[in-house]
Amino acid sequence: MKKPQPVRGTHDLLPGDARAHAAIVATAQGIAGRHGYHPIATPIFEFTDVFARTLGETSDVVTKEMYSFEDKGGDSLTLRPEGTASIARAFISGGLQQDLPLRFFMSGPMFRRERPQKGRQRQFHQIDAELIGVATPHADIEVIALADAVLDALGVKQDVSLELNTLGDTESREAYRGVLVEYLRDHVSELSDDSRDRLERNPLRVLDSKNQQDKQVVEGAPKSSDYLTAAASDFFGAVCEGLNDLGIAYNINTRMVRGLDYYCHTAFEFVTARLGAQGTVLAGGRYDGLIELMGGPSTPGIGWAAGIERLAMMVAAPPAPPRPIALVPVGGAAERRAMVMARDLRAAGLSIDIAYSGNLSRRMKRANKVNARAAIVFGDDELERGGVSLRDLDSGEQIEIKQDELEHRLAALV
RNA sequence: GUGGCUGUAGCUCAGUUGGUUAGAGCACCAGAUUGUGGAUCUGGGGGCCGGGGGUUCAAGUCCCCUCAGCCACCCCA
Repeated sequence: MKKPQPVRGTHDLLPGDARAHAAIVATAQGIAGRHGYHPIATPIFEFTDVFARTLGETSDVVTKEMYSFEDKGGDSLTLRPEGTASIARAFISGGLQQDLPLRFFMSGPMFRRERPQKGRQRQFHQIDAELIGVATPHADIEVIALADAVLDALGVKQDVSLELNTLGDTESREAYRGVLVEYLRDHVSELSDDSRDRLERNPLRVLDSKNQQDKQVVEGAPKSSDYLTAAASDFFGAVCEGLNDLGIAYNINTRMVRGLDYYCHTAFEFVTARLGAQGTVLAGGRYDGLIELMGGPSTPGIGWAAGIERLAMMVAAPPAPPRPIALVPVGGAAERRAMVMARDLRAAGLSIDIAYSGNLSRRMKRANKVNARAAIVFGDDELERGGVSLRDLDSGEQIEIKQDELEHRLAALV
């Protein structure tokens, strides 16, 4: 029979990877908790509208990357491609507007049907933080500071840099978009095919094209910062000052734009050079219009998401599993006794490994293989005396102790 | 979706201009050691050479298709 394969772009988290992922989530959740961001979990699929209407009808995510299907009841459902729209929907569905401001932490799988590469799978995992209900720059500063703290706690801060930009308010965006499109149309013959397409669908995207020709055109393009309203400009200034106060370094990158329609004002990305073309490790921004767009009360929001697979590739070493204590019974009576002993020691908080087969030598080898801290060896001799042999597997020292001393002795070892 | 590179044991890889029964290291299993692990030695199990088709007396090797991974683009976390 042919070896079964996972679906393209998906992969199993085998124990080493699973541990690394869990550790990243646990670290992030701990930091988020200190900032007042507490867990929320939304369904993995939603009505297609939740994403189609909010991410932008022309965005790549909506037009070609969503896993959408018709439910047996006739509804169009979609596996979530990102978390923010789901959380906004949950906020509205749950009638949470009276509890503002709200801070949420979420983690879980997301789905986008892209061509797989390293750091880019069709099912991938994100951690996500959202702050809903704070309209002032405090929110932007807090959310970025949280991101910074999480990356620091994961030990990857020295490998990333923060790119910062403002998309302005609606008025600023409309004004800038107008002059940009006008400029680009004048230079359309110099643009790449991709950018001509972008010009129709999402003109701001031309700004961060990697094509050399496009870059030259962009050099001479009008700058978004010149078209900000006074209010939008002041808002961004306050965000920058707040980051300065916290000593968080950033580069203002006026060519950085967002792929999803609902963003406004502050946009930010933590990027790295260590992951090839998938340089974005954590990204987010403000989405003041999103909740109203979805039919909820006009409510500001800001948040970010980070790819766990990408973080995992940067985190130095996955944490080692705890070292167990190995039980090594000799003989049938001892084997039966081992099950009871294991339950009691586990109940006392110890990690216990038992090999169910093999002679003493084999079981000792297994103890070594699972990196046990110590082995408890016992057969008829010891049991008659009410004792066990306790062998320190690091030093090789072995002593016989009373069974009722075990818990105490082992606690001192691990 | 576009272009390119690569698929040989669980892992990392050899495999000559096409030529007997496809190899190594590590890992795994067992024995040397029937109450003592790591080291050593000995032996063993493991491969539709990614899959399918073609050329040939003969294909791991050449050609085509396909699947998957990787790299870049696109896009994005």
